[in-house]
Amino acid sequence: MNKNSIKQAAKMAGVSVASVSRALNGKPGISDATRQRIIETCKQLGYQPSDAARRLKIGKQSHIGLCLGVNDKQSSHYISNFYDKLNQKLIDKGAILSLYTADKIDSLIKESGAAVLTGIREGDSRLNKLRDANIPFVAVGKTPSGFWVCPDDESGGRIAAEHLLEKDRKRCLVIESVLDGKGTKSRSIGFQARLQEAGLFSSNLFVQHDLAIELNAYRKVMSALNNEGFHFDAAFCETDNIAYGVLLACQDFGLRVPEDFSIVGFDDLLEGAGNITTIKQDLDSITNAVIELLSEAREQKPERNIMIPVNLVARGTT
Amino acid sequence: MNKNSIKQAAKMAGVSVASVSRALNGKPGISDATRQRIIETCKQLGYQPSDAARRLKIGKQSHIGLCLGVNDKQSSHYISNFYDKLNQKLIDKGAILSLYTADKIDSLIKESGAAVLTGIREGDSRLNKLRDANIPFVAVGKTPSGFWVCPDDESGGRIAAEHLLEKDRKRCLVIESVLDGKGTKSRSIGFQARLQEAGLFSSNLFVQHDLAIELNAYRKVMSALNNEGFHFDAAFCETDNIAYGVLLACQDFGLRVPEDFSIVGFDDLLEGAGNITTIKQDLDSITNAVIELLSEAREQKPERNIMIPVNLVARGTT
DNA sequence: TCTAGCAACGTTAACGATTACGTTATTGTT
DNA sequence: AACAATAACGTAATCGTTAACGTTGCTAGA
Repeated sequence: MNKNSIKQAAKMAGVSVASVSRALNGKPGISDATRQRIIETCKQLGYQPSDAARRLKIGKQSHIGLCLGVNDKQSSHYISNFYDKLNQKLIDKGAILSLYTADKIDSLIKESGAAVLTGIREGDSRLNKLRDANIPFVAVGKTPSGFWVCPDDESGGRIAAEHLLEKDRKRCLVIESVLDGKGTKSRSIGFQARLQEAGLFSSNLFVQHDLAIELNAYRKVMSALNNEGFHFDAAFCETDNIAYGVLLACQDFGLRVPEDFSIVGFDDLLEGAGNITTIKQDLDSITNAVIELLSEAREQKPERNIMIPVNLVARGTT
Repeated sequence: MNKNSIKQAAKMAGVSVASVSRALNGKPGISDATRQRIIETCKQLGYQPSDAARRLKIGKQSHIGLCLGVNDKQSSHYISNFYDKLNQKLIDKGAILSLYTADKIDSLIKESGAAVLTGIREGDSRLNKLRDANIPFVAVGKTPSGFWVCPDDESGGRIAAEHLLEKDRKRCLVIESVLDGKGTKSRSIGFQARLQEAGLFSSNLFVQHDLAIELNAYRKVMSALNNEGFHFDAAFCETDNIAYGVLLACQDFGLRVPEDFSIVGFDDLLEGAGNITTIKQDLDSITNAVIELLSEAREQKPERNIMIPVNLVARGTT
């Protein structure tokens, strides 16, 4: 018998294991006096219940692994917000979320009963590994088969374009981040498709997505502004982080936003910073959908996928 | 009996539960033929073993919660690297790490058997909550009592100063991030203490640590450079992120680094970016120390703490 | 006074895996 | 042919909880 089992605690307090359980979990059926006494002896003993045993008994599924794509950084706002939201909702359901980078997929498989993937790429080896290991999972982003949920990036791009057209903008800069997944790329695709329909054309600017994408965007735009030939009146940015850098560059340069120049971002997760017009990805809907599909995947239900609509949040930069 | 129990799988395959366990875990004592057959039926059934039960039987401690301080963002390089390292080492030990923000401390207490805290502040309510709940924990950063490990920030600052003195720098800029914990503050304190001993004085610059600290640092330094009175020949930055912004500002301004201007960062976790001289915090040592103290805390051993030495990594910016 | 009702406990059967220990059947050795 | 050795399985105890179900003693109402 383990030193730190409930039995030890019970023996020490001179009660039964059931009473210890009742006392510790705040359940009825025990007097306040003994409850206090039990809690006290447990502290003294340094006893801490085994959550493995508890989980086993309770019957709750426990570990869910969140596996990031190779280009997803835990340090991105998007990922950390996503993790947070998902974690909170899973905790409420009695599960626990753990984070793994793409190269740790084998650890995830050993440790988890289900998985959520981000940053799917073509021929992503993680998919087959999970299938071989028979672990149910849902992907965030489109996959050829299996369960997935995906924000409607392309529509988001079109919505942004529509908005800028309404504002009568004629010459748009599209600022893309390289090294990102396909998801953000299709934002630009949607944007430019809509522009083209309107007979307008646009120009692309690429910023490196290593560390400090905001800074990269700032410098890129600043140097463009300093260029003689600058003649744009709006920018569509693939993420809010980029938009933030662009906004500051404009301000520092002396361009009036939104009078002279409009900026639209994407994601809506830079709270309170810059008051930027953006296309909102509702993380609540996304995480809810993920959780819903996750349980369907567990129950071997037929494969399904959910497209999450996005919407415009007009603010101070347009 | 749960639909997805090992019993079901055993019945389906026409073998005993022991055989299923052997087959799935690659243990000897079973023929290759039946092993394959069992694995096949398990897949078909969609059976996945309960890790709670496994953990209970194996006797491994399971959940450890990493609780970030109110000012720690998961999105910081430091935190994400720290999480990653710690997670990997704990996985090797059969434990699982989960992430919680400071306000989710109650969830952590419910779910975890032990905790690691970052971003401790004076009168941090998390400490008492954990003590009340009788959950062993170790803090990263000094606390009045209990187990803690802390990088020697102040010495790091002194080392940086020493290094710049050797390079014959006379007028140093100290770039601090506001809203950060005490830890980084003591870096500057150490740095300036050493400068003062050498009879030199320094000037402080403060950058907001919201989103995009690199960009903030860049703009702050750029505007300082554009100022007539700029007469500094070195900068000590509280983090590498700041140093990165400073470096780019210098480069964009046309200042030669390190000929005209030296830059020292802190942390050493911006791999490959900028080739910046820095004070290295050895995350390996830190995480090892955390894990060591964690098990001591579990075993109710006497409280102890570990100071982690830091060291200079001279690179291209000095 | 008797007993129904309830509070305050104790007993014990699960939860789903692992593994030590039996039990067979098969092979090889003499 | 007899027997030991081994491979291939099954049986059942066990991990530390929880909770359904007993048991006890006491109070209150008739």
